[in-house]
Amino acid sequence: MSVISTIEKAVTGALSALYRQEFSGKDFQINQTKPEFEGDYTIVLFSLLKPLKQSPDALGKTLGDHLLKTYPELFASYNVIKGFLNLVIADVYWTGFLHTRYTNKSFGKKAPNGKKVVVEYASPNTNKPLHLGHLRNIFLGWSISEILKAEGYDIVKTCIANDRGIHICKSMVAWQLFANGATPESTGIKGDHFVGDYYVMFGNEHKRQVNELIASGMSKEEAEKNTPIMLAAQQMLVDWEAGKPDVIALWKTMNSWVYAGFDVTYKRIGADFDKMYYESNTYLPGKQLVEEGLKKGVFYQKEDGSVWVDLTSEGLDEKIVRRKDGTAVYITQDIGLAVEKYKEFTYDSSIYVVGDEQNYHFKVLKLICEKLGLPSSEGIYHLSYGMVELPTGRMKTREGTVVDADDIMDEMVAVAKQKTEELGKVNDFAPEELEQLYDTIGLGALRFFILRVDPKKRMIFNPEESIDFHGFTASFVQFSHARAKAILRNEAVNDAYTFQANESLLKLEKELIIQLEQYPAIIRQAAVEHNPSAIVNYCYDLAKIFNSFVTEHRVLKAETEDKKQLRLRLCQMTSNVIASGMQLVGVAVPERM
RNA sequence: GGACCGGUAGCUCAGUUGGAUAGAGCAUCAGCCUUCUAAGCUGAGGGUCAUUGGUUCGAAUCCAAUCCGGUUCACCA
Repeated sequence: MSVISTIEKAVTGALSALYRQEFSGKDFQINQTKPEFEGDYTIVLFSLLKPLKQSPDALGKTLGDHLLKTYPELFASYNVIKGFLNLVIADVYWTGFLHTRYTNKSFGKKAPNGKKVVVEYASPNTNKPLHLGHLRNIFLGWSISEILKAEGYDIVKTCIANDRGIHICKSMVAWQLFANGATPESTGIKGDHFVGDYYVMFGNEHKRQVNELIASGMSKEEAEKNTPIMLAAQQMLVDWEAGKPDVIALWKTMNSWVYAGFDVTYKRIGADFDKMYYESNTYLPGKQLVEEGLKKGVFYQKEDGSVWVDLTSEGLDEKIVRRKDGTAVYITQDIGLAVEKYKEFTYDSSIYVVGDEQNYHFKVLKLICEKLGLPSSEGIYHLSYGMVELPTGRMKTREGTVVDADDIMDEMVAVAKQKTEELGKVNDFAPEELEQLYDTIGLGALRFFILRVDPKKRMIFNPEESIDFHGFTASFVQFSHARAKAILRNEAVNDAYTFQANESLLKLEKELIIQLEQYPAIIRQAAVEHNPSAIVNYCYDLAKIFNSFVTEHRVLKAETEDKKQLRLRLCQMTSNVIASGMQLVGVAVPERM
């Protein structure tokens, strides 16, 4: 049980005994005591004054006395300032906590709860390589999966590939026109970049043809719809839907190049999926569901044959779910996918990691699923995240300011390498160990930098700050871990050691234990809020306290053997919790750096 | 125009079930390496928590209005 729950129980028990009135934890607040006052945790008394008809001082004193007398091994002393009852937790409570947890590498993680959560993330279009925005998505999706696992959920990671549509046709047309049969293999270009290049070529050629048409007297709007290359792409989409063999063959080939490229990137950043979905498959069951919904009266048909859902009573608009020509729109396939996922996994909850420009879309999707009577539609959750911007503003394909995922990773690792070589602390490492370390530091920094921001806020990615390895960074936390491990390499904890006396804890020792004790609550918070940044911030705070502690106090040359063993245990538990927490956000921690 | 999201130090970000004098990092300045990793530690300066009003013992946090920024309201995905 956490300290907070323990205190809460003690206080409600005390109030019951003292005043014959029953309270729950919701009736009063327990906060960590502000550093300028003496105490560890504070009961805020104001909300209790009226029901108990007490003055702050009287209640504080009565309650404090009672708590001290009843729970001597929990509370050491108290003071009352204004309406705040500051409680000093007994050192023996903290040391007891440390001694029973410091070897536990899964501290904070819960046992399986039997509930299943499907997490959909990454979900790229198959026409261009991944960029910074995809990285935020992937890091979030992967991390929230790990966090929910730690909370006891059974996780299924999925990915939907947007593999059909006009975007891929554009790349296909450009390839036919300009490639002369070139392939990723023949050019040595990574498949997703290779296909992306043709997508760009399409755009350039389209623009050139638009200008030609405008020069020949056509309006801009007309020209953009009528360039030969655009018409070719649209024709290709029609041919694709008709299943024309050579188009299908080319489509399969080019998609396979992209997937091969994605796989390399996924592997590098540790993204993995239990189940892949393809839009080219899910749009069919979606259309089927529209048909059923029409029969059930969930949807209605307009005169032109298009099918709609009326969400005006929910405060939204009418939304089309099938075109008048009978083809599927974007949401059609998402309805199909939601049901497919449920059929396959009978999930309790289904999380979609998708950018916040689709907030409306997911609101609609959830409502439609409810109306269709999909079980667990209540569990549909859009993990919405803000756009990643550069200090110069939004990334724009046209202006070439898009930060490519592979490029930024290369750069981070290169700087990690350079910085590590400058410091020269691991010159004895084997070449493979060094490569591994550069990845750990460079890719860790990238993940940490992106995940430290609350997902729902848009964030600014400053390349210079992201490769700064000082301050609030992954390197700082990794360094703290390596530092703890260095101490433990010199002398391991003596698990059999019997403490001679109950020595009192020094300020930083206690601060460290208090921070460690909060880890399970942080995991829970991160899970409830679907927010990995809670873990990142926590790990940083923990590392900060640890660094102060290690700088201030000797471990191996401690004043007494008791102190040495206590501090070794602190090093052990801190390194465990840092490793555990960083694992939840996908950042590896090195033994040395 | 409707809906939703955001506005906290020069910059990037924490902090909302309402609690004490609002916190970090970067940047700036001043100190600390014959001692377990200085990718570190200690200290200083830096704030009208967008604005105004309200709710109350108490508001960055809740409510209302206003201003600013973003997203969305497609037979695109």
